[in-house]
Amino acid sequence: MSAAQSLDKALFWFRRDLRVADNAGLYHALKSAAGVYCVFVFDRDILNALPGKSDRRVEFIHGSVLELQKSLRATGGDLIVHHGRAREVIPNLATALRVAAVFSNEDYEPAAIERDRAVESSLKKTGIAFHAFKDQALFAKDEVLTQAGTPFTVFTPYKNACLKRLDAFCLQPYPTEKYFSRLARSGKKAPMPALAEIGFKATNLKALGIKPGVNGALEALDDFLERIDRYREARDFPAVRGVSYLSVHNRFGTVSIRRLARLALERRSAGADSWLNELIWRDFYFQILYHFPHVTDSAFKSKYDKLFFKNNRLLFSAWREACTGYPLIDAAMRQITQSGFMHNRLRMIVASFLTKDLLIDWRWGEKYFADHLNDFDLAANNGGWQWAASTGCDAQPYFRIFNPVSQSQRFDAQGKFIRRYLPELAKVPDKFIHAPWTMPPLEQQLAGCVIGRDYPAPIVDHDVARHEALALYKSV
DNA sequence: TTTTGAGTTGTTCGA
DNA sequence: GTCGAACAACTCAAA
Repeated sequence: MSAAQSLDKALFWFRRDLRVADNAGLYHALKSAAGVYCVFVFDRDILNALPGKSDRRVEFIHGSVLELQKSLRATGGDLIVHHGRAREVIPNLATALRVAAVFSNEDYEPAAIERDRAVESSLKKTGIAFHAFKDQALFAKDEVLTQAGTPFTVFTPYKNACLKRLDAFCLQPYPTEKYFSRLARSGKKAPMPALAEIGFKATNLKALGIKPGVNGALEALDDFLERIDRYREARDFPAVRGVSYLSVHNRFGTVSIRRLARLALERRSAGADSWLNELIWRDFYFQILYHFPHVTDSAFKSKYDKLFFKNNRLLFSAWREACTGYPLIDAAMRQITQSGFMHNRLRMIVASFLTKDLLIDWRWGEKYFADHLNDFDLAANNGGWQWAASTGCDAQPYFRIFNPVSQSQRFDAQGKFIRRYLPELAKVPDKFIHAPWTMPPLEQQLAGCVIGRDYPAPIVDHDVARHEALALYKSV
């Protein structure tokens, strides 16, 4: 787009970028048009595909959109909110408002790319342009390539190439506030639909202390900045507040990724560097999904599509329902079910357990996470699962199999996290908390936790399962 | 074109 | 109890 204002009216379409400040697409819209309408669509195509009618993510989005609308109104603008199919709503609205162009931010998921192409071609028929900008990633598409001009498929060289290019200049915020006077109101009074009107019920989101919107993000960020220098040491312990808890805000764009990277770069501490690394992992998987969209349903390394998983449905139910008999696994699975969050260390441990101990297809686990994680992001979730299953780009070697007991001893030594989610193990001595089936019968009675009655016996023997997994992976 | 060094997060075994 | 090697080669990315 030219820097000079050239359009009369434009429409900005919010998607996973639910903020006004430092929003790339909104900035470009404001800069190019005399008046900018804003819209958000509760997209039936997306909502109908969700697993249920009580979904923390919908409530999070709803709260964030409500706040977004308030802040746009405070500047003299407004937010039009629709409930319908975005691929119909957007072209219809753009025509009705007589805008010259629709602006938005890029989304790299295959389904989103397809939707945007459809919207763009509908708009084209009435002579309306469609523009999308990079906003959710630090670098995207072909910005960071190897010297041979190919996409990176190994993290470390990708990270090094990113770090060479990352600086305060490329992370400068887009100053949307300079152009707030160009925000326009459509004149039509269409009230924001309530959660129930879009077909969803309230969840326990509030009780969990998860606050949506830019204000929720700022609060989480302030809290994390007090802890960021200890991130490297604290991040692996699920019982400790060691991680940022910003993933859900990154998912829905209630905070700017450029701002986060800027803060991390300027901090110059080991903790901040280590966290920046995680932000680059997020970019890395966006980039993998964009260049290799086959990963959504196949192994990145095609030979691993030949893995013959056992896919025992009873074992899968036990994993989902937190009845594996391995306390750390079960506590982690209760955490995701009850809160929609799971600590990153635990995501790796339960993924390793599902694929390498239960010999269940990583796609089953990926789908369960997709249905339950508040911060679910296709690229990161798929990348994480393929990493754990050793089927991905830059995957862990297949013989690296997590031992659910030793991981528990290392990262939850006193069983603090375990006891938080498994009250039935409250009185089990620390010595047995990681493998309660090794408790002598008398101890079981004393702890009020009889194995097989109060807590399940392990559904698989890790040592046996490990050898089976090694044999299976070796066969391909 | 060939060579070289390296690759998120681990576990087990045996000396 | 501690420590190093094996696990398995393979492929990526840069020189």
